[in-house]
Amino acid sequence: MLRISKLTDYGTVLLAHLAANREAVCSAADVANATGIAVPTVSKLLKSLGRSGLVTSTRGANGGYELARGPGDISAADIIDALEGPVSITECSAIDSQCEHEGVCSVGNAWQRVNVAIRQALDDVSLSDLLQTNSPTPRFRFAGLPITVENKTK
Amino acid sequence: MLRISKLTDYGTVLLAHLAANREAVCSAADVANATGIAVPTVSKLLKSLGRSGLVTSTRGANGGYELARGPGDISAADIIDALEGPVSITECSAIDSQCEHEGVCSVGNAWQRVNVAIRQALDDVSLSDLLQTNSPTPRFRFAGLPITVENKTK
DNA sequence: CCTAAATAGGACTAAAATGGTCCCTTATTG
DNA sequence: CAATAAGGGACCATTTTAGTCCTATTTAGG
Repeated sequence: MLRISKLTDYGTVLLAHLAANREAVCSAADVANATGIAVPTVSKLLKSLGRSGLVTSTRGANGGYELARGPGDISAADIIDALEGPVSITECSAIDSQCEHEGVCSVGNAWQRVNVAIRQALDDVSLSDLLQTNSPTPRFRFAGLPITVENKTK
Repeated sequence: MLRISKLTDYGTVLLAHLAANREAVCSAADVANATGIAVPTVSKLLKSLGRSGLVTSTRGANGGYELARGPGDISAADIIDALEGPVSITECSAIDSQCEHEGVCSVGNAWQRVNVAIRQALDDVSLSDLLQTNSPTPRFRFAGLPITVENKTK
């Protein structure tokens, strides 16, 4: 619930690998090998990250990917923006949408406040933060964004 | 991206209606009529909200739904919890999951910090907050939780 | 120059989540 | 006992998500 997608999750892992190997240029195959994620998936993700400017790429033999800027300058918000895009915004909050329930809807834009707060939380966590807290809790290995881990039966 | 589902959105509208009519017991049909949302959908949502304890119900003729507690005591987090449940948490962050990438994953649990921050943001907004800010920006009628309205081409 | 190694871009498919409807049961009122 | 409502699911259509694959382009190096 209110979670990031699996691909975004993977994306973070890829970026983490690049961050840990800033000296070298890593090919998609390298990264796939190091992270255990399938090559086509890694490739697809790195392409997206490239388009969004989080990584730079060099084509041709010996080519590969590098972090475009320091891990401290890449926020969780950047990653989510890059991989999930502004695709499916609820109709009503999109700029030109005319909501069919207009006349009767009594919920205003206080959600916007929530948005800002969440946005800030995401801006405040950088890729370096994500790297530092490595192995304290062995079970929680992979990134995930459950709003709450468990609090309801179903 | 990082949005709440349409149904959760609707749920908020339903709760808003109940909050605005606390004197009366509202049937699902009433609420549907007032909000413009289809009856079966309203019914389904109110049932869920009932199971989660956000509304109380009375069966039989003249029955219906009421807010279980004051609008100030129902937070955005409550609503999301009620309607989206803890269903699809990323494997790695679920309690018993053993992540297949364990050995190589270098992303720790810093996401947890993000979670807490988001959680707080959601706890801080109550249903009454959602009600108060009614019609300042006529376009943004319906609730929605876009993390950012627009910031990327695709 | 020619070949191999890489990325770029996008088409395509399978699986899962979401949104929405409907039906049958149970409870309550008058 | 008839009408009104909620309770609990089953069910289906559509959309999203995850993942694979194919073809084109770019570059290094012998």
